[in-house]
Amino acid sequence: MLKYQQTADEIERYIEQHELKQGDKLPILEELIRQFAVSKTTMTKSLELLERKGIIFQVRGSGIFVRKTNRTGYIRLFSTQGFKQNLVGHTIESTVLALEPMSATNNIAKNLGIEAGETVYYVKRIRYIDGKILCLEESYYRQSIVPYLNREIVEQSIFEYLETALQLNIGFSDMYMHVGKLSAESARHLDLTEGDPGLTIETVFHLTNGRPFDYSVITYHYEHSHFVVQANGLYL
Amino acid sequence: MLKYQQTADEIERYIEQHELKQGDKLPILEELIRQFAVSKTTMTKSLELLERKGIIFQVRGSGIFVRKTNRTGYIRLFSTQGFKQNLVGHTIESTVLALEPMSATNNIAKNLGIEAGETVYYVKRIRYIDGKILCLEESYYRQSIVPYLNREIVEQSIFEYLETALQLNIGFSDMYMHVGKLSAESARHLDLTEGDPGLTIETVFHLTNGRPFDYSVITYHYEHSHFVVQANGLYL
DNA sequence: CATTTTAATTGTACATGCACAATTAATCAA
DNA sequence: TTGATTAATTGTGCATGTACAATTAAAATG
Repeated sequence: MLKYQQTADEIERYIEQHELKQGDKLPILEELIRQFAVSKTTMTKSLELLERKGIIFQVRGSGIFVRKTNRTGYIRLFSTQGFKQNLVGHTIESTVLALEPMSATNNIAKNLGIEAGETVYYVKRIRYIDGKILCLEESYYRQSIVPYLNREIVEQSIFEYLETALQLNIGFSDMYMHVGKLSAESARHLDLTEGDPGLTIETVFHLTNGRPFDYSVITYHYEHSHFVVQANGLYL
Repeated sequence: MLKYQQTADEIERYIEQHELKQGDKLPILEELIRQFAVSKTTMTKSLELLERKGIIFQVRGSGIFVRKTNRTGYIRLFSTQGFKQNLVGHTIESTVLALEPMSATNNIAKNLGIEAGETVYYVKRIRYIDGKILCLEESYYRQSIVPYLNREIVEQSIFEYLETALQLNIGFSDMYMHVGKLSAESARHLDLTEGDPGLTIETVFHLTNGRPFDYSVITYHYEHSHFVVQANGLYL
């Protein structure tokens, strides 16, 4: 593990152990450098990481402060950490509705930047959070990159399998969001009524080398999904 | 303007001028350093910025590549740039429905981390994108931080006014999203029907020094709002 | 005592340098 | 020609150092 990640984790633990609240001040940069025995570069990178995670904010000339949201029960949409760390205290379960190889349609091919007809793994799941229906997910994995999937893997975390077992390095993703009315089929799976609201997020996942390997379409249950995003630069 | 931001802009222009496409390779780091005549640190920071903006991705041992989304007409939800740069080619207009000082309710106070009863500016607007209704916005600005607002300012970009005229430094924000059914009143403003889907985003904006100054509740028109997010670390 | 000015504090920008990891290209072996 | 090994390429991690900007606290001023 990299030193600056390690250090960031340690600082995070420091915040927990000292029970620091929103707005509380951390030791000054120099002191942190001494305390954690790293160089300025490393400490700066650690702090930058924590800032992107929404855990601290830095004010030049003033200090480094703890940042916390005052709401609980919200799912982090774009966390630097994954689904799991994200949802400590929550139980995620999945029911597999489909798992089979198929030939990529035009739409799938376009999103994955491949030729139509190439083989992809089709995975359809319902995901539950604390026993309640969270979302309906349909994913398409390029078989040339993800050669094998089985029911056991798909019932757990697919991405964990990809990272640990297949040693794939997941890089970045493009997400497209819109809100609409549920189709009869989606509504049935989500235990809702046709025409009810639904948030749909289409995501194209890429490896660190830029190759797209997964196109997924997720429709969230509007009553059970509340999201939080901690943004840093501007926004809308 | 900072050197690394300047350099990032120049590289962005370089990409445009050379008409580089998704996946195209940029000159190698050393070459970029020579070409733009900056140090390695600066160039690295510039590239990191561009990476966070979703404009490039870097692959160790391989090179630096252009990253582009293949969809148009989507609004960037969390861009490092603001609303304006974000929406080049689009026209944003606003109709002001309300603009008045008021006493903070419990909910507003809680979100802004202030005492109930403190004076806030209440702004209610409908915002249009290319002539179509985009969203209904209700914002509450702390008067102690934003002492003055008028109709002219509010019809344009409030944030631009805050940054340029008031010299406020906008830092980070916490956004809470959920999907629901429109109330009769919201539906009326959005020219939709009660019970139609709506994406609601509550945002608490902070200055760089960590002080919250604006709590806003925006409900988007589900037919006219499609969002794109370019994420980097993990996600869900 | 209120206000301005100055000084101390504290994080950020930028430069240089060394070591190293991941990828890719070149070489070699069979 | 294929597959393995080696070497070259290329970005990242980490350390050190100087200068500086924003904030805050202290001192000076009226």
